[in-house]
Amino acid sequence: MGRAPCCDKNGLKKGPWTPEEDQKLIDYIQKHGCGNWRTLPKYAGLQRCGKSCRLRWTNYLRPDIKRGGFSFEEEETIIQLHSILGNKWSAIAARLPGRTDNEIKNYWNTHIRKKLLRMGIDPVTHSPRLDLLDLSSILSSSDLYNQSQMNMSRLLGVQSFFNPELLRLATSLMSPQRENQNQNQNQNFLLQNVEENRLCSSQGQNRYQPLVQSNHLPTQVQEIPSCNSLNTPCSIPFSNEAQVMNLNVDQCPSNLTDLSDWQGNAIPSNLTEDYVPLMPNYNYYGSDQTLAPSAETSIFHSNNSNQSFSFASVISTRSSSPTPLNSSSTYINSCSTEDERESYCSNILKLEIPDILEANEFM
DNA sequence: AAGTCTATCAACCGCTATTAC
DNA sequence: AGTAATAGCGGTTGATAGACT
Repeated sequence: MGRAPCCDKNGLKKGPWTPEEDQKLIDYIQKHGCGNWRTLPKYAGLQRCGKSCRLRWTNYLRPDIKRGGFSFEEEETIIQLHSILGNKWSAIAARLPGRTDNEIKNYWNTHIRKKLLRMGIDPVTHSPRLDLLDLSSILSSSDLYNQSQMNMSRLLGVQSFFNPELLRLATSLMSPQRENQNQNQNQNFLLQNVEENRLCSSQGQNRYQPLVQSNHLPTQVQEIPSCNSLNTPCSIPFSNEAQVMNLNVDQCPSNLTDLSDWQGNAIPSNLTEDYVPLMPNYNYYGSDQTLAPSAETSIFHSNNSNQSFSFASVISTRSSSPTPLNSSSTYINSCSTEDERESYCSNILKLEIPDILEANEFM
């Protein structure tokens, strides 16, 4: 025999809370605390179920709730954490004092998600959207080809934002001079990444589908293990040069302000063998300060080989540091409104897609 | 001014893990 | 140990306000 039922659902009020109900709930919790949600409505004189009371309190009435718009730092923190945690809103909220999981979830769905889509970033994988890039079949069969190639080159100009390997592959796929063998291999590689993306997404956990950060196209596609947990991020086919390695953070290039050498010229040879390129830390805002994948953040595993992932290292980044989030932002403070922010972002990300492609259809 | 569309967000629903009995 | 309630979580809905035609 278990517990008695929490409440009689008949006759309980639903819908928006009135100020009187709010006051009753606040008064009761201030006096007695919120120990037992089951009995709370009865003693507080509310015709609500305990679950509704709990939700109202935790999402709205709690005194430490921070109201108002999200700061840039909060937004960036949400994006970073989401890229690691996926839709674990409560875990994300735990890193944002005063914000509730519901609020963050709503903000993600109504603002950030759309913004990332406009920027050509898949909000689920945080990678460039493959559906935008996989235009080769359309373009190569038309006289738009030359124009598209030019635009792909421009896309490649923003490779600090977008995964350079993916863009390179996309361009490669569009090249009429490519050798058949390379073509097949590249397509295999790309298709497997697409498939892996689907696989990860379909598992309901936002598992990263990182792409090899190397100038070398994969010459050998290795078997792809399934991705089944947060701690075992989707593996990917690696080139011979970019084997799975464990990157000791101390061994990272000291100067991360210019990653072109490090990122573009394969991985330093002095790295140990556990490196998994979890995800590039794309700089969504284009700030110089975050241009490079941070050695402190998510692309690196802990040096401790027993840990497949170090959350401590992730959440200790500057932008997600416990310092007050309402402190003045160092990123794009000059943009005070969301429109300004988006304008700023779109200036950074001038993706030129031929008008005839009706890019809106992909958005 | 009226009707329609769109964005927002509080609240609910359904599920799972945990806990009390 | 088994059962059922509770707490908490993520997904979804629907009321509302504001923008647009």
